[in-house]
Amino acid sequence: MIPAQKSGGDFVDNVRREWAEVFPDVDTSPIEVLARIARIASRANNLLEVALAPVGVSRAEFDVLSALRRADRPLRASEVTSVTLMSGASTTKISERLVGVGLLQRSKSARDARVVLLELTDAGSELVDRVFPVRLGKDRELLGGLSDRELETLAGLLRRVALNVE
Amino acid sequence: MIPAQKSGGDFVDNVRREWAEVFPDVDTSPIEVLARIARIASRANNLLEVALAPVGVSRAEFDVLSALRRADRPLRASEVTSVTLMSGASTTKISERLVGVGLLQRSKSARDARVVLLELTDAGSELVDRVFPVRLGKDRELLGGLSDRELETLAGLLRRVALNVE
DNA sequence: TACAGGTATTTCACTAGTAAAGTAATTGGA
DNA sequence: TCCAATTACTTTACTAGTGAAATACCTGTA
Repeated sequence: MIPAQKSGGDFVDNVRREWAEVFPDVDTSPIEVLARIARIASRANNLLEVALAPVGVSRAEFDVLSALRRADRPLRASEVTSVTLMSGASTTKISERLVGVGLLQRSKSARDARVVLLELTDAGSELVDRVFPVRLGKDRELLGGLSDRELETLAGLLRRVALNVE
Repeated sequence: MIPAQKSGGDFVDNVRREWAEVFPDVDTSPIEVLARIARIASRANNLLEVALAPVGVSRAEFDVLSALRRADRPLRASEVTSVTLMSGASTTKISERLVGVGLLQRSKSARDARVVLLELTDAGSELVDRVFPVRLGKDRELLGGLSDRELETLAGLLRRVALNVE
């Protein structure tokens, strides 16, 4: 049986408490930040996947569509790869499916025949326009309870960590 | 609303700037937090996987070993499943491999023959004791540049978001 | 005691994602 | 002008992780 959770604490508080008993001399404070980030990211991904299921696209596919929508111009396959942080192989596979369901068009660049250009169809563009606000709404729910001031602080600190990892 | 930075910005600042041009009226500030969390989590996972490669265990396997080490007692397979946030199927598969490489022991509960108890071997315990501090060190690097005060603030805000998603 | 219904884990069949090899096109010297 | 090296993408072969079905066991009720 898992020891009862101390009230007001989250999963990570339990983890740290357990480590503190096993290794009293080790400072486990980085876990306080990074384990929570891992946990929140994983849960947010789940929720997004669930929200997208009825729309008929996966999270990864939606990422590709979003990248193209906000770029507002055709992107090279390699540009999509770099903004989505996926492998090139994934970009190929995903865009194949999106072409198949009519959300995406592929074409060869005229300048350089090695280059594949990806571009939303009208249906793809409309899908993002419809779903993006929904996604933002869900995101807002996850952040519920934090004031604007707190969100700004949080975003600023995360930016600095993000710059560290990039 | 959080202003996007012109210079010194991270990936997410670019994303928000692009969205602002396509949808000037939509408040995309939640992205500021959640996209960074996704990005940092993904990168931290990568780095951990790389750090663990020479040790011979995957990130998921190390999570299982860590859960057992800090619990400091045998855990049911289902307990491991719940603290690692993996599926039961994964717990089975991972513990099979860990038994194979001598880091883990499996046994049937005497009280309830349906229950499988997982317990570290001495080698498993030693592996965690050796690798855990290394992992913490890497985590600390990711958080480099933030003061103790800032880390505390960050952790506190993340705790509140974490409580929201659990 | 018998057994219906519940619980814990494993097995199975499948999907997502990847690294590395393969293909095709371009480029920068000699 | 060649053509070796490089670049952009695709294909292949593989792994990790999963949901759902299957298996084995337990428990409460009559």
